[in-house]
Amino acid sequence: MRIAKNKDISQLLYSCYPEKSRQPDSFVKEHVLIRILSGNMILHSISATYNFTSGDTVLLKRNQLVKMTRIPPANGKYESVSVYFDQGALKSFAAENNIHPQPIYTGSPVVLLTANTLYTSYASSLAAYQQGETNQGLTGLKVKEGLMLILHLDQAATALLFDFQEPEKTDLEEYMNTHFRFNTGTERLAYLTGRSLATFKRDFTKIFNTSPGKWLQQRRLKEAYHLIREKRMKASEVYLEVGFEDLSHFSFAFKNKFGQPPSLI
DNA sequence: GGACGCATGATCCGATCATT
DNA sequence: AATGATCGGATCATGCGTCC
Repeated sequence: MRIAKNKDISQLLYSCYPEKSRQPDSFVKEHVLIRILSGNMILHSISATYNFTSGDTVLLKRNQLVKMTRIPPANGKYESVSVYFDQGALKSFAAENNIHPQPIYTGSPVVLLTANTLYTSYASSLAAYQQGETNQGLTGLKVKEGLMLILHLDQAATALLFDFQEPEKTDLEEYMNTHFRFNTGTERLAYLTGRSLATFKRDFTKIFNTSPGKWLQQRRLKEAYHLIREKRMKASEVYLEVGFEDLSHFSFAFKNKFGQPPSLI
């Protein structure tokens, strides 16, 4: 059960998962600071897999695809608080504090912030918000406070936070081959590779000689076949891994392509 | 847990037109 | 010529239920 205690496009979010939860692939739309209060979070990003634990404070760069698994502690719940730094808030913060827009950020899109009691008390002040009413002014202040803290304790993150560039036209072949495991729509893929939907499709056909949807399914099934055949994984372990969301559909598609259900490979 | 079938809403495809 | 927007029909993914 996900509990979001904010209206509209919340900037602050309290999350609580009583059971192990493998979220369908999520798209990090805005930079987000996540503080884990209890439990563990396994995060698969394009560059690495992380296992964050209670007390970790993490900064995720926007415009990346990730897979998240939240694991509650024994006899407990997974809990975390998140602060979203949207572009508008960042731009006005930059203007107020005389921070110049940064060049294109090339560092890691996942940053573990330093362990510091200031983050700890900040996080507990956020957690308190799950109880009460939210208020636009207070929320705004909390967002600014978070930014101030990061600038104070993790200066290097400035380059990540204040890079306002939109995705550039990237190498489509490389991008697809590294991102096909993330289940996300073509429109988003187009955006992330710096293209309109129409140009994305055209470029795609030029490179892969097939349509995005067909290619993605074939590529995912191929990967699934590999994992099942070589690593002896089960269908239930594989389908989310390779970008399917539904086991029954995965089995169907698999059998359709290979003639045999996953269990018989 | 795993496989399969089915209904239905979501998404994709490819053609076409508009814009630069 | 390259790019972007839009559309209806086609296809697909998903969420169920059922069975083993």
